[in-house]
Amino acid sequence: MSQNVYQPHNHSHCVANALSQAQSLCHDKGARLTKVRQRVLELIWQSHKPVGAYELLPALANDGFNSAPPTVYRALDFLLDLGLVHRLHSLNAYVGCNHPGANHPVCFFICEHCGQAQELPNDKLNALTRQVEQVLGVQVHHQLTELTGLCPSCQPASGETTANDHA
Amino acid sequence: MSQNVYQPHNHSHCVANALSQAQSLCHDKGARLTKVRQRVLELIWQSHKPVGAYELLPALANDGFNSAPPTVYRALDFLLDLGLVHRLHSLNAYVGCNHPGANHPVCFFICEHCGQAQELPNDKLNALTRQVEQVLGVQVHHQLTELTGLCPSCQPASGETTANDHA
DNA sequence: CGTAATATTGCAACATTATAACCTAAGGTT
DNA sequence: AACCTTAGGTTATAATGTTGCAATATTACG
Ligand SMILES: [Zn+2]
Ligand SMILES: [Zn+2]
Ligand SMILES: [Zn+2]
Ligand SMILES: [Zn+2]
Repeated sequence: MSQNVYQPHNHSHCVANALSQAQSLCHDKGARLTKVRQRVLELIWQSHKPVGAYELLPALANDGFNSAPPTVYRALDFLLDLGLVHRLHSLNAYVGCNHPGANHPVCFFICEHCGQAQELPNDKLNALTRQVEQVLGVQVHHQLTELTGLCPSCQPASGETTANDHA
Repeated sequence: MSQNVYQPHNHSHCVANALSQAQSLCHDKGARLTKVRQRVLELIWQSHKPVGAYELLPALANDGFNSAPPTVYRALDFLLDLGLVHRLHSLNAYVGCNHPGANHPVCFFICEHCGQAQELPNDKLNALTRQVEQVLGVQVHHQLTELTGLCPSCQPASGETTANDHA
């Protein structure tokens, strides 16, 4: 469940799993996973690198869909509402959620070299939120945590091997 | 030191303190706090509500400065580099830092009703970062944490008094 | 089925936020 | 003064996101 996108893995499983979860979630909530919406979700899941809204337009046009900004933004809003994707504010980009359904607090790590983003369930995050609520006497409704740095594969290696060569 | 912007306070102290710290910091680093830069800093510190770059332009024009986007963005870049202001990504807006100088990790709480933002030193934040580094084997270089919700004054009151009436 | 209500999409224009490029002005150094 | 470096003025443009309305598809209901 707690996968690590920086390690070699069968990414087609990620995609298949995401689509499957999206379909059942939409069915449960009576939401319609239309062709445009499903295609946008697929495009976002092509990698773990967050993708900008305008990057999706050419691909949609190529698939015969309309390719004006509102098309993709509406699809993104739909997917965001259902928690199927997240928006990374530090990048203005969108990435698939690997455990959709819950309106869960989100913590992302983003590699500043390869660009891949990993979502983490993090118990420290809830501790942080509770602390802020206590110290300030506030009610926290939403939260946004994005950490940036170098993933294992992109750190200057102690040895000389390139970490992904044998993948 | 650990002030709370949601409580009544003498805000002119905030402004005076910010300007004083900015001047000494610039002196120490050999940076020039020019008139435009200082004015932008003052404008940002007019309240604890983060301000958008384009909101600053009319005020600058009113003061006889040039008021084209590059002017304000250059000033903001300068202030950001020195750590005198922070950028809130969830708002695309800028707010003064109450303890500039260090390249410190930042945690903000933003009231979604009154818009005021409070910067918090938070020990849980470092714990979170260390945990992420350990779990993923990554190196964290930057971090971004923004919590949104209701501040004490903006929460639906149990009583009926408006919290700021007597301020 | 036929029709009305609702949800989705196509389309055009526009709004907001940020940057690039190029030149001039100001401040510091010798 | 001559020179160099930094800062600011100006114009244009890029990148990201929204609004409004008409057209179409889907669902709900008699
Ligand atoms: Zn994958
Ligand atoms: Zn990487
Ligand atoms: Zn204040
Ligand atoms: Zn408030």
